[in-house]
Amino acid sequence: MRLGYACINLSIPARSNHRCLLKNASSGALRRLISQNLAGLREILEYNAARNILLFRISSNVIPFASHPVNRISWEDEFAPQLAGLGRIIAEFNMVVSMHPGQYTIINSPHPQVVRNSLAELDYHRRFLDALSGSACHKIVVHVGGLYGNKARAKQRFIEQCRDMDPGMKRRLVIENDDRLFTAADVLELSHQTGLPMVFDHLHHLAHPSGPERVAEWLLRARSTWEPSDGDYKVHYSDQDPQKKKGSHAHSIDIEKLRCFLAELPDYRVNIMLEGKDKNLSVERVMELLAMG
DNA sequence: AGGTGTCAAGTATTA
DNA sequence: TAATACTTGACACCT
Repeated sequence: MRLGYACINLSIPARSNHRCLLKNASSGALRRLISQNLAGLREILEYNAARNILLFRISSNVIPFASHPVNRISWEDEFAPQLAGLGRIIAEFNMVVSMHPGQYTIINSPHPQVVRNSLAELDYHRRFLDALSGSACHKIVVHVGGLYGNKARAKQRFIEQCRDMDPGMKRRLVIENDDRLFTAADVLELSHQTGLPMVFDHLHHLAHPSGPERVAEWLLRARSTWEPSDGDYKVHYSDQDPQKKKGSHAHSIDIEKLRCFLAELPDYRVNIMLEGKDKNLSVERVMELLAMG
């Protein structure tokens, strides 16, 4: 079982998500940011390795404006040594990394330009992960997208986009249930129709449940969508923030609630992304309590 | 040095 | 029809 966190380490000053405003995005500024971000990412992965934290989500900002025409840097060539160095760390410790594009990446949009931009953004994520490792266990996690007043048609557009997708892209994609529009049942159905594995997000499922099935049943179904080449199945886990509205991530992870969740898992060959706001702090505390350190 | 408004992009919801 | 939340930190600019 791997436990991991998203994008930011709160224990060291290193960061891999430095960016700039579009108006300041000169080639020089972008090169400096990329260099700084790759160095920061290396420090974070080394920190993780030293603590046996083998799962990490890489910030989409690691290459700023990567899918925007303002960024004309051939970063795969210019930073090939740094990227290869990151890849060696990942391989040496058998780490799994992932990426999660932002809210503007919507491949089921009825607007062709939105889809084109989204595919360009996905292609950037694919190229970044490909630069680190050829293994298909490093995934890009996406949501289904928007509803546009007709869920059946929205799903159909998602399926069509996946059908037309390059196999090199498709092997990196996984779909996750969200907290408002597409439930675990929706995503499972789309997983069967597209061949994309499913990430089960526990908090989103509680915020927007589907059907009478127990969580254990959804976990079993989600696991069944992962092929051996995809690596261990992945779930997202966090607690509800009691102060805020439904679906908001709590500050940290409650160990007793987590133990209950773990008991629902069909098996422990699993990658669990802990999405608490205190990032690696909760991961380290939980690993200590579960005697995983 | 510290405080605050702003930031590439889309969609759904509300006012 | 227009504003705003989403989720959130980092930057840019101001004092």
